[in-house]
Amino acid sequence: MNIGEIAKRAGVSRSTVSYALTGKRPVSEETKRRIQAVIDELDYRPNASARALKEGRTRTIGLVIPPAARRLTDMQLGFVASVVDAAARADLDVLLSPSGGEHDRSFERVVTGRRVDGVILMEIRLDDDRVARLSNSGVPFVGIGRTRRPEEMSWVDVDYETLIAKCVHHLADLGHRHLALVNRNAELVAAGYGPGHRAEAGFDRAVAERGLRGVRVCCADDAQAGQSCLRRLLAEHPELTAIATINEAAVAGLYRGLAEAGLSVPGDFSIAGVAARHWAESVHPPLTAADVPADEMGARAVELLIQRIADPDTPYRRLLLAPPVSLRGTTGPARPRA
Amino acid sequence: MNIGEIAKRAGVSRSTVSYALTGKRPVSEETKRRIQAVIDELDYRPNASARALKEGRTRTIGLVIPPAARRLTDMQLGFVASVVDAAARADLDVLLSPSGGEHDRSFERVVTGRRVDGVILMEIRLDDDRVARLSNSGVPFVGIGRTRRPEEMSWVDVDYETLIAKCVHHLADLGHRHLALVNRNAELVAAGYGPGHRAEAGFDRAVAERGLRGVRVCCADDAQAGQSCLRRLLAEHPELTAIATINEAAVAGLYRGLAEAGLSVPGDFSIAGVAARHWAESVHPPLTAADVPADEMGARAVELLIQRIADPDTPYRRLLLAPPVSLRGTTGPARPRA
DNA sequence: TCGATTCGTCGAATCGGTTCGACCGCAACA
DNA sequence: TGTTGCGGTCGAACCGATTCGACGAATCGA
Repeated sequence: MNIGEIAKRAGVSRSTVSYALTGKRPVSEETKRRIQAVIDELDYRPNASARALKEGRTRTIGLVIPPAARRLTDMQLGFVASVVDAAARADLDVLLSPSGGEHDRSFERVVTGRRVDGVILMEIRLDDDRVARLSNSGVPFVGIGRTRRPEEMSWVDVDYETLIAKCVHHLADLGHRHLALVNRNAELVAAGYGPGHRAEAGFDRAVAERGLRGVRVCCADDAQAGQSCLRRLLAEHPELTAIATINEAAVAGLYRGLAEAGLSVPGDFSIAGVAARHWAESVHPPLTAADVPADEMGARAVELLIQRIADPDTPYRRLLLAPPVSLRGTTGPARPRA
Repeated sequence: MNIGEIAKRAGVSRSTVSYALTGKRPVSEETKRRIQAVIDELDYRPNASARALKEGRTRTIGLVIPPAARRLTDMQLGFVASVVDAAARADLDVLLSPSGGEHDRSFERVVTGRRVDGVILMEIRLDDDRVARLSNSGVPFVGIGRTRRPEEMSWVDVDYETLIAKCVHHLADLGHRHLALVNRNAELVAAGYGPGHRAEAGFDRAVAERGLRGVRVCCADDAQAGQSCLRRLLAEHPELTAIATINEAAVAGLYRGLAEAGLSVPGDFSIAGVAARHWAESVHPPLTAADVPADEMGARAVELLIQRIADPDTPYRRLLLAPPVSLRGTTGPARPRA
């Protein structure tokens, strides 16, 4: 059942059916009624590929997520959910591409061949081939995250550098002198994952400004790794009294490790982090953290993308978020250990 | 840059370019070389819409997930990840549709208009309009979950009824006489969510068989709800000594509530559940649970779907999983309370 | 040496929509 | 009364691929 069949049964031409459907030219009420009757009877829906071919757009956006093997963090899940949601509200479909490197077939498929009108790119590295690939293939795109050259694209990002610095200052204000930064997993950071590097920069800067002693470690993104990471930290740095972290997934393990060591939070030890707001609230104990509005960020990214699709020549737009640190009780005055 | 442009520059006809690309007819080495050179130079990729239009298939599958507003459970995240992963391996793209009811625009868009070659449907209710919608629109589909009439479609599902019964028997073997079932959120169950109802059935059956006292409650899918749910249970049923649950997201709250009440696990109170394997292992303490291989299930669903797409007339295939209960230390001998 | 195959290529039809130009009839207007 | 404009409709071109039938040249077997 194609448009020709509908036209035949309604006794009109194919173009008239098309105009009746799109409303791009006037069609008499009577004719519309007849056409609609046939459409309802046959449960006709225009073929999306044919329409996309002629119109030159697919009403679909691509969402490039981390490879499926890696578990999404809660924050990333928030991004995905809000992107999907915002896209649905704008009557756009979302095509998923789980991809890390550039030579990923899925990425190539989605980006090339006009499969999508635009792309949202997650988990961007400081130097990310995919950005160049998108740039010179001319596909409109928006990053959730940014590269080393943030002026060359549109993006929405969290200001990890500032936020981790804020956490450090907050802890310093409470009297902590020996802090650790618990980063995301080592491979990711080694690959040039932006938030990882920016968090380190912010940590180093704040530690230097306040004349503190700071140690930085990477930690796999799960609770067990968090627990063993904490064990190691306590063993190797007995003077530590606080942790700043961007690794949501490890926090439960950090808590566990502290409990195991007989240290109470925040009595004996403090933790502050950067995390998705609703997650920081729901974990136990609720984490003192810079609350990233993950749910809004995806929607913002979709907005920016829609704009770029509509007019690819507008200047790039950027949105750098640095939400305040919400005190939830995992940080307190320093109490020397050992 | 379309196939005509390539043909012109390579000095051949459009059909020859097509044959060179698809290999469906022989093309001389020399010609192939020339064509490839032009393609590389212009970075040409065939237009996916045009190909889809002509071929009658899109090389894309639809994945219908719960509405974005609702947070995915860990198990569901496992389904999604493995579907996406398996699809990528089969060179299929995944189009996401966050939808609950039938009259969802996103669902309609994805299902109709030949946007996808097939659909994987998640979070199926016992009576689910979407199944009928898919059936009589002729789109091949596979459920992760099943309706009241499981013989009318292909699916992969977890045998919640049997598994919860196993949990109850396990607890009964340990001497527990008063048990509670902690179900998923009430709206979902009220809407006819299959696992919720099947878990109740299995619970009732096993409780009856063993002559136990059982109480069933629904609980929102988050830790806080789990905690308050547990408070209520302890208050209203002081004789309770064990819980069986299918609500992963509430478990952390159950743990918290027990700790709050001064009850140790498994010394004073036992918990057993049905949960994604890797989650049950990573939570603390690791949960004694029937280990659902979420990561495999998505891949299986994709396999079944690919088969149905290739040959829509094959008989339906079903896969009902009832993994054994792994003992991880949250269940122990009953010790009477109060 | 002739007919049958096979190889390599081309032109044209096709998939199912959208859109442009043209046309007819009728009302409004000068 | 002739002109203009607009509502409503049609036919044809077009988007960019795939695929079928045909055809010339080379190869092969009889």
